[in-house]
Amino acid sequence: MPHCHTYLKKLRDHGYRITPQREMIVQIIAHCGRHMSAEEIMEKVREKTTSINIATVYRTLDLLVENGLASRFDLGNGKTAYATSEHGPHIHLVCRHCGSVTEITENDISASLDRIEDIYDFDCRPYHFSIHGLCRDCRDSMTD
Amino acid sequence: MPHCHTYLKKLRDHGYRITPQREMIVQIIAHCGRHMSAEEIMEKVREKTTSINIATVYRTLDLLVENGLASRFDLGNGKTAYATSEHGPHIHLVCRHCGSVTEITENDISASLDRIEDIYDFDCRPYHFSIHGLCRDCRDSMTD
DNA sequence: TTGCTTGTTGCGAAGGTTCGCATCAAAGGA
DNA sequence: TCCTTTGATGCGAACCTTCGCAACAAGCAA
Repeated sequence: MPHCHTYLKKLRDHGYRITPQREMIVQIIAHCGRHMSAEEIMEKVREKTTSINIATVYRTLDLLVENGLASRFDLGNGKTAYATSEHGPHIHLVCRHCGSVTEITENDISASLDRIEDIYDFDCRPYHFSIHGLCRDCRDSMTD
Repeated sequence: MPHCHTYLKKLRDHGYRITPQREMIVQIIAHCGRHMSAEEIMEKVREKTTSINIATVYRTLDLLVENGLASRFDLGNGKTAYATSEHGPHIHLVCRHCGSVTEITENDISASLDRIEDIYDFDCRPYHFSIHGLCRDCRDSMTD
């Protein structure tokens, strides 16, 4: 469920100004159920107005990430994607050899995150991160 | 302790050719006890020869990462750094608000990594990854 | 040692992201 | 409503990284 207003309210509460550009960007990434690149987001905004610039898109996305309203994904090969936090917390296992991505569930790592929150007083949630390593196929195919 | 020969041997064993450029790059990142940017590595190589190009540095670093001989770190603000695997496995807690970085130890997450290796047959080690979240100071200073 | 095959390099261009700065406009107060 | 303050935008330049391609050279076999 998209909550544009919640997002915008949070931004305002944090002292940021609500501009038409920010409204449109938030609307788009909140309604789109998947992750999107900055370029894609700009094109969507362009369908509504010409008054948008790629630098503004990046700046707004940074803002959302900084405030925990969106997450940034490094898709490898130099691409980055963004999604609202509603996309749900998860972890990607990325094979450093073939680039394959496996999504794992919260349960698999929940205990460790609890531990990190306790010991370091660091708020990990909601989280999105990648663990790089070797998938079974690549490990098997390497003589090492 | 640097093991240039071990690294080069591994590359050769994997079917890659050993060129002067690759030798020098491996030597530099193996002997330097910290992480370095591609630009820094190129400057170091330049002290020995002019026959080096930034694209080659990037390609060699990709190769090392792909084969588990080095790790890539996203330092935020668009910078990337590299270090050999000897730099040791670790995890960074990166505050998405102030950018502060806390390094945590293997113990804190070891159990979860074991679990991931068991269930998904995915080789996480040696590992370097970042968990983004909110440090205590930033959490306290946010009204939310 | 010589020649061949094919992976590697350097170069320039292109792609993606960030930055600096002048202009603009959101938000709040008078 | 109008004015003021100051954060946000658009633009162009700069920066970092990747890509395509022609020339080069590592490694192997003879």
